[in-house]
Amino acid sequence: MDVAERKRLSAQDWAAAALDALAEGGVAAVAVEPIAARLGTTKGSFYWHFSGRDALLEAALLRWEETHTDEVIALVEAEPDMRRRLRLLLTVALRGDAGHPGDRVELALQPTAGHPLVAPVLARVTRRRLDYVTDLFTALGFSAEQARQRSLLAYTAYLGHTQLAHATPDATPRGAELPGYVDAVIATLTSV
Amino acid sequence: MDVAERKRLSAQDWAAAALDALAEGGVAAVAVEPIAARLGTTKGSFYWHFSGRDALLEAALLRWEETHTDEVIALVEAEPDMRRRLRLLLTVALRGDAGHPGDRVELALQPTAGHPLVAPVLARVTRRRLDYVTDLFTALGFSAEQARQRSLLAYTAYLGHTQLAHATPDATPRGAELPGYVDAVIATLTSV
DNA sequence: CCACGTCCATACGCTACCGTACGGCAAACA
DNA sequence: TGTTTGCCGTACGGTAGCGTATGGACGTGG
Repeated sequence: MDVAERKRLSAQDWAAAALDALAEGGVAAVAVEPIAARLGTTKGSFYWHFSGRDALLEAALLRWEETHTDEVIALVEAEPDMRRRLRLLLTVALRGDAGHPGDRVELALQPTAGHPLVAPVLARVTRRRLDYVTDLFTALGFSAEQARQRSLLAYTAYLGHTQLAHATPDATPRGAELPGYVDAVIATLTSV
Repeated sequence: MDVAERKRLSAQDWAAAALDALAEGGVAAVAVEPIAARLGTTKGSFYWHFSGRDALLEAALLRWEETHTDEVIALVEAEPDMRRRLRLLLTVALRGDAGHPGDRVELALQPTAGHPLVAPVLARVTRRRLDYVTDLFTALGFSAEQARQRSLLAYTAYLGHTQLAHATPDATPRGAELPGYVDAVIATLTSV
């Protein structure tokens, strides 16, 4: 891509490239030499900025945790009406992998969810998202248990939708079909 | 495990071991030498039964496709009442990773969903399951569009649930909580 | 202008895995 | 019992990635 770029690199550049690789090929793709090749540099640069491969993976994971969840929540918080906020959230969430490539990260982390570096990050992100959606259902007037159950259903549906959109895109509604599906999901999730 | 077993191996044995490895460590874990070590044999055996690593991966994938989807569908078909059949299906599906270790395979395939050997299998399995659940909702009296939307919601929720149960088990209802959650999900998914 | 610190390139050894070549053992068969 | 065939062990070369060592380029302050 940026072959013309011949300037020096920072640890941030490496972390960003690592996150890209993570999203595309999973934890195994966070490999020093291939990323170095893609950055147009060599391992010599990497081992100056990082202690080793694990440090790079950790940096990529933290970068993902900081950016993706907070970004979406902040975007949705701009909508004051709760019903419309839920609709906005689901629209963004179910838009599929087109929205942010970071959705793929979630999937890429699954096979190595038990990894000592991956597990805590995944747990924190999950807890944060799930709590947020639960609060949203509570604000819509549902009881604590109802809110918990429905938010769990909503969040698992989001996770599965991302998975499905990635694996077999034909099976998921896209483009013009999406608003209708979002409406149907909202109607089902908020039905008394 | 079966260190005492010193008999000869078949291609089936290799495929089964490969499927185990696939479920645990993803496509990358379908490696000849580690599996050989776990089987208490060597590569010499493997390259007699298979042409190469891709053939082993393919065999494992076909084994997964043949057994897992059909098994569950056959189990559920034994229940004649449609509502109870849905309940049985969801109970089996949401039971988490404890039920069949094959649930993990789904997740393990995600990072490499685009792999030429993985993609077609994944597409067939998805199509088959989704069609089955759609038929189920149709039999419950929903319109074609409603059945499609609700089955999609149900199936994505299943996928996400498996994902969640694997990544952060604390976030999903287990054991005594499960029946209540299944009831709530059914109530939501079948609400008019 | 020179010296020093920052950043990177190159070369090296190490490990894991793939695939091949080939020799050996053991059961089936004559 | 001898031989053939099916199955496996072992040894080898090749590749990819990790981590280290070391020298060089380049800017910056003295």
